[in-house]
Amino acid sequence: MFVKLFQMDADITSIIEPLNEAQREAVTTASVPVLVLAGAGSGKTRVLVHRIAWLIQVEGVSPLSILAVTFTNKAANEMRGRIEDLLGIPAQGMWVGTFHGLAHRLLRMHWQEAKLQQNFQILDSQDQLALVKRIIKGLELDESRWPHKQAQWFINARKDEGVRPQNMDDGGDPVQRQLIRIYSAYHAACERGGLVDFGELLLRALEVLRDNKALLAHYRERFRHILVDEFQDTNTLQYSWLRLLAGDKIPVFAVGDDDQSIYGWRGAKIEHIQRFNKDFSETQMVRLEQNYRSTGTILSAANALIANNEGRLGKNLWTDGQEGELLQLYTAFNEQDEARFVGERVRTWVEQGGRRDDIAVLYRSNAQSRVFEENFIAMGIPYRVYGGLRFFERAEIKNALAYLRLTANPADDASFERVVNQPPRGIGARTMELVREQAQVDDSSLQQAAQQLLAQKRFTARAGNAVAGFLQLLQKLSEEIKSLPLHEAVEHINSQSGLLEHYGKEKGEKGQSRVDNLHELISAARGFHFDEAIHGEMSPLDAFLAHAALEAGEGQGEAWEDCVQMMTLHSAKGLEFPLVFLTGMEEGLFPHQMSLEEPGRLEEERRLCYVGITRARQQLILTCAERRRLHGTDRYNLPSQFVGELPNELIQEIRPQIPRSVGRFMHKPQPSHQRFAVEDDFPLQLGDRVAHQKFGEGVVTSCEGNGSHARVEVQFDQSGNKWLVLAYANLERLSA
DNA sequence: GCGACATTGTTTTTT
DNA sequence: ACAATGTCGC
Repeated sequence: MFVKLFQMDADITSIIEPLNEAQREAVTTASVPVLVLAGAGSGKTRVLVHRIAWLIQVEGVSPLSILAVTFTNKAANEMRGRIEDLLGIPAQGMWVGTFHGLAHRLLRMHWQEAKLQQNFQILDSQDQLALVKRIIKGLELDESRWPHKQAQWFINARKDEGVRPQNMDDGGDPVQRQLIRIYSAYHAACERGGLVDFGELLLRALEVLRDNKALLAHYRERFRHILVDEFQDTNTLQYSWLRLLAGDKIPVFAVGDDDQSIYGWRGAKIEHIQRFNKDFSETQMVRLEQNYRSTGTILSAANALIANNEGRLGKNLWTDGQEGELLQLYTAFNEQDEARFVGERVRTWVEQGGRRDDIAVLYRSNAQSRVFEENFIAMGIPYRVYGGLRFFERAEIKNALAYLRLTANPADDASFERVVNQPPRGIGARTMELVREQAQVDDSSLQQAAQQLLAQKRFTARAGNAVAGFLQLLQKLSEEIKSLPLHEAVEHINSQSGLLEHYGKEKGEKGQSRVDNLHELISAARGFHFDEAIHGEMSPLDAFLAHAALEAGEGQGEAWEDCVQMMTLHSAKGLEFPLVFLTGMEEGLFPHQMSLEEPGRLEEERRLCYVGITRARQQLILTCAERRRLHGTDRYNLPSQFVGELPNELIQEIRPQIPRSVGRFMHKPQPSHQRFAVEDDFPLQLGDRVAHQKFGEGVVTSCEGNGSHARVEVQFDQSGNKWLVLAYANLERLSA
């Protein structure tokens, strides 16, 4: 007894000691729902990990009855690793994973209850888009009137709301009616092909628990504690799933930061944080406000900026560390100059003994990276760009996987379409049209339809041969790889499908890198670990295919060289760097034009800026350009209103030495502590609606010059984009 | 079926 | 500007 108590004490110490007061409070609360408002850099992952350790080692909770959910695989892996480090044992049997990963696991275990095919395959968003496109074609809708992207967005939004096509009403709206038709046909195609998209994983997982009382009871019995990371990012479906699973007995431990909610545009609802206290009873709220990352100056700037948002739960970051250096602001002439400035600062940093991978160059949109890249290359500065195409999303990889999927599930029409003529084997549009038609008539898979047509000799001789060849190939492949270990199966597919040979013939570096990637796929298969706990009774092949869809892999290979890190603000969330460049701080770019139009969006942009600022540990440098070439035309942007919202005394301005260029800017009304005096009183503002005698109505999208040289760019509703000289154009202003 | 031209769309990204 | 599609003629 004594020994046991002593041991327990030791465990408690290691769990509790490294924590501050607030963290400790969160980690040790009794089993009630807890909402931890964790500011940037306040040790949120640490709190989650220590909470789990606390539950297991102090409260004696079995690891088997803990469910921990994150959004990204990276976060899930990190959490798992840190739990194992802290506990010193493998986190066996613990359900730690992403919403999608856990939903997938649930559906594989209960595919019958979920009314799925046992060998269902996962569609990633690319696959989904391709399928939607085909559905629209199949319904003989005009593709220009029914953009596939919009239809995809519609379908995903409905799934997020948990709405099925059969429960929808068009309310007499013809547009709605067609969209429902598309959704409906898409859904039917998925059902027949055994295909499940990302939204479907979540929705099915919700439905299967909701509609099976016994199953729900089982899981409520099993999971006694649920922990959620990045709670502000949950969408409606994810939140409903959590609530359903938690019922009113199981305490949810949610960690999030309303100020870092930056995914509203893809369905995340910040309101879930606010609803937490209403939806769960006897909740406890803990704020983590002590920041262990940034200097006092950086935190003051962040606090001042985010104070401009309304309806916050409220939080003020503080540190007991150094005040640190001032923020710096460089107003460049143009984007070239901006890149040059950043390059020089990188050089200085390195000369002073700093590491390049301690530096991040952040920007609002990916297109901005190019100028920086070109400049870094010219200056001989190694860099790494995050984001972009990921390994399992590459065309050659998806093609090889499609062959594999067809051997696993012959009904997978999405994969059939993908590789039927890849490499080219003489099966063209005409032939496929016939096959699709037949499939529709028979309500069968494309492969079956092709078989059918072949048997009935309904192809022309040439097409028939080609189709027969393809079907035989598929047949042969699925038989041959049955007995092979996974990586040999991949190797076999690569060579026998003709893909390898095909890409080998492709000229230039592109072909070579595709061949390399196909070889890399074999290594990925060899390195893939089948985990019985996760994959259950799936075949290794199915498990690998699911893994490929759910974990798209890295964008670029591992960088061994010490290089500058470049990424969008969105992908920087969760990371930290001693030196951060926040670039392109211009109105229209950041906040982005698209977000300026709807009111709620601006606050999200501000949160994005807040995220950017709080990435910096020691020094933060802001840059903007007076003139920027975007989509082929020069724009004269004002500095971002967010720069104006930062306290003057925290900023040191570094101005170009040469006199300013001729362009004068337009302005929007800015907060009172606006730091940029705008002297002219231009009669029009960005966003104004105007009418022109010849061109009709439009919106002012940019302005330059002043007096008699003043020009505005107007995006006309009918007549496109035009630059007009105000003195002659005789524009009529319609609204502010 | 393939290469040459035209058209289009350009915020953010995970799963 | 520019890349990534889509269309058209051979």
